Amino acid sequence: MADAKDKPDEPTSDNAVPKAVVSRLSLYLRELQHLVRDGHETTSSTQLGRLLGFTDAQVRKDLAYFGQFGYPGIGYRCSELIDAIKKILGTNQPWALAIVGLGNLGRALMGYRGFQHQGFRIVAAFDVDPAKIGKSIEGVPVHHLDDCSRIATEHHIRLAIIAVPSPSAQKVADALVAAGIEGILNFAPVTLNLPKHVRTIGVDLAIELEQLSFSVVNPPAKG
Amino acid sequence: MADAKDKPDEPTSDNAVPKAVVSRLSLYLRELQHLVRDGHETTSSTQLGRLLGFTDAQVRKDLAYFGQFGYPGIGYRCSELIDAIKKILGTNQPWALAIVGLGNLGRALMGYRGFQHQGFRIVAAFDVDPAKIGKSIEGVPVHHLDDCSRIATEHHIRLAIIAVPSPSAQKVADALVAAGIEGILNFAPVTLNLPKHVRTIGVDLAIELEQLSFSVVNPPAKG
DNA sequence: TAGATTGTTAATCGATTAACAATC
DNA sequence: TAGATTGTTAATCGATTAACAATC
Repeated sequence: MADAKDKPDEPTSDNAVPKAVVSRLSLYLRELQHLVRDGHETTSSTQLGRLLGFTDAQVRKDLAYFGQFGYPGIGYRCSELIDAIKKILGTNQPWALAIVGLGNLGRALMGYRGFQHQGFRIVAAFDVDPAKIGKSIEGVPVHHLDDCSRIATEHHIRLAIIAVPSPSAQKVADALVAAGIEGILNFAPVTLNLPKHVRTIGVDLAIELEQLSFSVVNPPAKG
Repeated sequence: MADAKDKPDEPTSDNAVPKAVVSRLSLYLRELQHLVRDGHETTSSTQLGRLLGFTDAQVRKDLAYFGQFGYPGIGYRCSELIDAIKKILGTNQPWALAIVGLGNLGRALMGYRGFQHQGFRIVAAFDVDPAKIGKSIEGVPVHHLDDCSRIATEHHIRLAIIAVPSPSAQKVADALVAAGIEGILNFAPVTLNLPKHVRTIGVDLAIELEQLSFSVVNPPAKG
């Protein structure tokens, strides 16, 4: 492996970062934002780990994948680390989002403040219901799905949320891919079939409850 | 079927099943339900794996944690495996659920059909807004959070969903714990501090988008 | 029988933790 | 200086994959 000395800031080429590490990065970011809000200037791997139930070693190891952000003897400056993690996650710049499907869940997501707060802005909504098209929801215009290619281009939309019923999800995904969308957050409880260059994350709310059910019925041996 | 030699049907004592295995179990269940819907009587580890992007070995290994469900040379009978997985997950019996927080997201979750379909029924809703208390949403009565102990006992509610703003989430969790709730699905973007005997799963919607952002900005080396 | 597929063991691979020199 | 804490290496632990005898 080539870049022995050079710590790569951005894991280019074959520098595979485990998915688990990236998901913890988001949790670190969230805690750091809370720490700043509570007036903390600095923190440490021990403190971050304790807040999240991880070991201090894991916190340091996770961050080490991306560079050196701390000060030996001191710890991490919260706001510095926040900026660094945002840069890694790609949320240092705002993202324009589309959402497809304006049922109960879709409309709730359009009003969700947490997206805006982390740099995600829904700028276009799509549906196929004539009663909804042309209207505005939460200040966002509703278009027919057929127009998604044009609108996505116009607004430089790269990410989309699917919140349609399962039977339509694959068709919608195909349309989004054709529109050049690069990442899909899918709330329909189906596995989407997508070209390799399109990223997807599925959120199945019933599955989350199933996992909770299991952990209640099968509590860990100790605890 | 009898649990062959001593294959534990339920991993009691220190028989720790990896969390990753359990989450794949839910995915197997979902695909199996689709296969049955599409008229398939049987399936195989190869087919299930292909549908989900896993190896066949992994599918068999995952199931082997819980017993023997297949037939050499044949595969798995879909409906049999569905029943087995439901039993493992604890969703062979219906669960009564409470939800706290009736903002946009909370109300959307109350109307979410996928819960019912997997055996989860929201039977009580809680809020602190006097304008909502006493009303009914989606046929479910809305109570003041202060009454959650009584209602939870009356309806044998063991699981709850938190869909309140972040600043209230910990207080709400404390109330639910006091009410004897055993598992919490938390949509507030905060880490809850809970006694060890209470299970929790956090769903942070902004974090899901952050993960998507990362994977779009840092696509895997090959793909 | 030949072909298919399981359950399981052994081998590989990857991720977490412990330990510690370097640093402030 | 003594105390705190990092980044990193080595050791441990756990999870995935490959291989194959057993089975239908």
